[in-house]
Amino acid sequence: MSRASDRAYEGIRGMIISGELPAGAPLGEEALADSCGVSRTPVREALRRLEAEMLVRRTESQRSFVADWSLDEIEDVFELRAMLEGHAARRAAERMDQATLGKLRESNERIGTAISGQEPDIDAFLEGNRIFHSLILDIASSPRLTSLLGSLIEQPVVWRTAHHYGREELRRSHREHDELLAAFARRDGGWADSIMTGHIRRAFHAYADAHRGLSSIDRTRQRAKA
Amino acid sequence: MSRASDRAYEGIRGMIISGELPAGAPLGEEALADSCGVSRTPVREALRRLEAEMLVRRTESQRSFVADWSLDEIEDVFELRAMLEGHAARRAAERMDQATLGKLRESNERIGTAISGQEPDIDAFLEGNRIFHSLILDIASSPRLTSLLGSLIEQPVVWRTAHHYGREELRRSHREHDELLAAFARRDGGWADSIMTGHIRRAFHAYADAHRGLSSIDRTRQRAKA
DNA sequence: CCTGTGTGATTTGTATACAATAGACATTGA
DNA sequence: TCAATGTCTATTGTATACAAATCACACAGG
Repeated sequence: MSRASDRAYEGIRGMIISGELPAGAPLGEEALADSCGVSRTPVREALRRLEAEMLVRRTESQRSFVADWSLDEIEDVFELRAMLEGHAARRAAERMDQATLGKLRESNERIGTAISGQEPDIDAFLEGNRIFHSLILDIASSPRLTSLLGSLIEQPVVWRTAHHYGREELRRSHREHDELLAAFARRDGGWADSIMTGHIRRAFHAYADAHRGLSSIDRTRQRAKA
Repeated sequence: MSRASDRAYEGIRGMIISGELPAGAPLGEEALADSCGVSRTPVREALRRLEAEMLVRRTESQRSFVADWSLDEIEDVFELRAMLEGHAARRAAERMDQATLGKLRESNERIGTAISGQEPDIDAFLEGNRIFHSLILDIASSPRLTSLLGSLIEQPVVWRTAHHYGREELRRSHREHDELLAAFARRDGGWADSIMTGHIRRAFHAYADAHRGLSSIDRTRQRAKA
């Protein structure tokens, strides 16, 4: 974390995820270097990493831009996530132990608390979700799978729209986690796979619905910036 | 191809795949720069790309080495490939057209020719295989899936041991491709998925068997280099 | 004999200068 | 007016110098 290339990576990534740099924004190396307080060399390295994670795109003439995702591409990502996380859940169920099961239960209880109040705490919900899924990934014990999913999860566009989830979606997500826990407790890999796959696919449709409602706003906003 | 960073990438990658740089060999930036005729800057970029493809590993102190794979890790990779290529085959079947089907048939005929002679032409077999699978990936029309598989296929260790495949494995691979063609012709995604998944899983066991037979030789060879 | 420590050599991280290349824009000619 | 072309600017690619970190090994102390 102390290295300049990490600062550049965190900085640029943060600006993309927060929306400070909107989709399609040009990413000049010099400008980024200034804004991160480092030289171009670590910025270049950060850009390559972000490109590998598909948060950044490069034209054939090597200019970098904030990646801009079509709904088709996003569906594509969710489809793959559904498959891979389903697989992770299957492996996790087969390898489940009491300690991890306890931590998963605890994590989902925190999610329950976060969404039970009058005004749901979305950030706490997202953080709990992150922990829940990463516990599963850990016990699935497949570094390669972890690495593949790493390039698919944490889509900024998804993160941002999670704030538009309704109470219903949040509650349903929490219930699906509970069902997953039941499958884990019984070490039933096939069951866990099915629930997780459905969980992710449902998340896509929740996203798509929210996005369609937002799309006209987004387009206006983008025109205003251009 | 004309850029120095590409020369460095191709050069280092070639040395790893050919075995000139064996698994575990240290990859000093200066030495690589000299051997590729470029400066350290493009070498660094090439190393990061190769690290993302998991052909190169870095210690926590940032020193790079040629990745060395345990059998468990290789099984892990094959398991994921089986799932992802199965998925690709399913999508390909659903989107199949006559032109692609023709190219796939032609490609598998070339594979048949390559292995029908007295002495099978392994390089032609591998090249035909590569084309066959990449045609499927193309028509599957999922850039993200292509990118995920890109980081799993082309394991040097697999490439090298393909030369130890027996006539039986080569013939069986050819037949399985034919069955895949039948599934494609009928646009039966589920069937295509099953065949492809089995095809890859079988390939793993062929590899594992060959590897176990070879392991003592490999270890001797590695000791000789050290 | 083993362990811990310090020093020198090696290696990587970063900044910067310069070269090459792509993009923008204006000028010129039809 | 439109198109082609040349120049000028902005951006990326590469090399290199220097700083920081790490490793290897010798040496002292227990």
